[in-house]
Amino acid sequence: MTPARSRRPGAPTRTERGIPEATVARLPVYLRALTALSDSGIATASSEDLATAAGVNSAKLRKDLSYLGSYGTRGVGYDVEYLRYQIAREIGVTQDWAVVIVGIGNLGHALANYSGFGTRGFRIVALLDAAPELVGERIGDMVVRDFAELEEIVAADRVSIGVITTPAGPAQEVCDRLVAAGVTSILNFAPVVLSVPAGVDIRKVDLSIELQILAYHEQRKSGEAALPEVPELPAMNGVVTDLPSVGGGVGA
Amino acid sequence: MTPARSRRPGAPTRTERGIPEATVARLPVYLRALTALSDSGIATASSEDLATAAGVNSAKLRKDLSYLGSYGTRGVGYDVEYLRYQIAREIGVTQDWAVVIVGIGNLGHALANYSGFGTRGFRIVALLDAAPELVGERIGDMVVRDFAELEEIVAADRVSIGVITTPAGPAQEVCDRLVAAGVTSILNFAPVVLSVPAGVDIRKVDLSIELQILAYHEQRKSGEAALPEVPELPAMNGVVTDLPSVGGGVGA
DNA sequence: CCGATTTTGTTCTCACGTTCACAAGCTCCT
DNA sequence: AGGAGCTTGTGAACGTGAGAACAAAATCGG
Repeated sequence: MTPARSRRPGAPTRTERGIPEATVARLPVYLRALTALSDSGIATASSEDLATAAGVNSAKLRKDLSYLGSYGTRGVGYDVEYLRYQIAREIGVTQDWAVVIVGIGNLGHALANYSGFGTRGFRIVALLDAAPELVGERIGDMVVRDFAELEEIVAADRVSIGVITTPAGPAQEVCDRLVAAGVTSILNFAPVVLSVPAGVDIRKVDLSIELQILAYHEQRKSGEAALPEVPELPAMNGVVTDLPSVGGGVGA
Repeated sequence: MTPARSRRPGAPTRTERGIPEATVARLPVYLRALTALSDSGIATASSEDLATAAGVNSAKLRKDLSYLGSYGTRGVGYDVEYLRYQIAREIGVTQDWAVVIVGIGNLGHALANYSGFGTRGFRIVALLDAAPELVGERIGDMVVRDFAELEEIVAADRVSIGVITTPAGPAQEVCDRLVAAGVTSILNFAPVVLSVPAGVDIRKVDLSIELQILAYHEQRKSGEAALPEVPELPAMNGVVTDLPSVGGGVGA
């Protein structure tokens, strides 16, 4: 066996300007840290300073930044404004991205009022819901529009990012409509696994899952003596029979 | 050079009952998929069925489940109810966890109304805010209480999980108060890096960061021509000879 | 009872991510 | 000018995760 490998074992596969996914996920954190430093009037920061502000260790931060290029100065550190611009450009937030939010329930309301969007390269161009009683409602300086207008809005405003804040039930259908209308990136808050065609990016935010991960670790902490080994095959009746389906709560 | 490695390279180091973090993060997804199957009246499911429902591949699912024990039957599959209980027990959601939410703005409102909590092993015992004009407000069947009552509530209800939905400014102070009061797991929605002592778990949910990650990939997509997508093409290393490296820069 | 069939549990290998450690490079001081 | 002192950028070791592949059980039909 052992087919001849033509590549060296530890090669990081950094083809051209391909930035590792783990690094991409941290760039926005660095961007925020840099903005905070800038607001404090700090003009230069070392990798140690930045790493502390971003909550990572300095070696990781330096390696992450090295994928973008050599923007620091040895013996000195990084120019805060310059690095901030370079990261913003790499992420793509130097331009504005049009966003639609679908599902104006509690969470949709909260996002519509979230001021962090407009100031960071994202512009909410429409709030959509299929419920007639919601259409027309004013939220901030926007008005809820009918979901049927989706295609028209996406085409007119060149929307490429959609946010789904509906309940689980209609989420897949909404997703399909978004994709068909031309949206190629989706942020999903509905507690359901969405399927999308290749070429469409999807990210999921799930409050319930986050809490469950915390619970797992919490259980570990409280009493190592917990987790009694369970017999092979008990009746398995009863116990958690009350969990209703995944539907629930967030949307209209 | 090249000192001989005396240890085997791929040793998984599965000591005791330590479940890999990546697996822990997927268990809640499996739990939800199992609940959905159960609600559909399906009593038995193969790893293939489950994997499809959970949006992962079957090999990964089987490996994940193998960390919990051998709960399947070869040639048959998994008993949905039994496996669901085992996962719920492993995560710790067969018991109830008391949760406090601090910061009753738009997002705090949304979470307070989120029905997904109560039905999944989590019980919101208090909504807290420091603003006098919010204290006393009714949300669902709860009333907003003063943040000053935190310590009393945590002690009385044995609260171990806290959710922070304040703005960035007061988040660290709120966090410190939570930890001092005895909370050992924190879910943070504020756009800031919180520091906590060892022994306290913290998870972060950040809408702005998720959007920025999408924007990065979106920027990549629009730079290339439409990919001639073929179902089986895992390679990402396409030729990307675009983007002039660093343009001008910010003459800071 | 035996073989065919199905599906799990596990092993093996490769890819990805993190951390260490240090040479390269910059500034400042003498 | 030249060395001392920092700090970046990166090569290499190490650890974790993913996926293919297969042997080990379990059922079913004859």
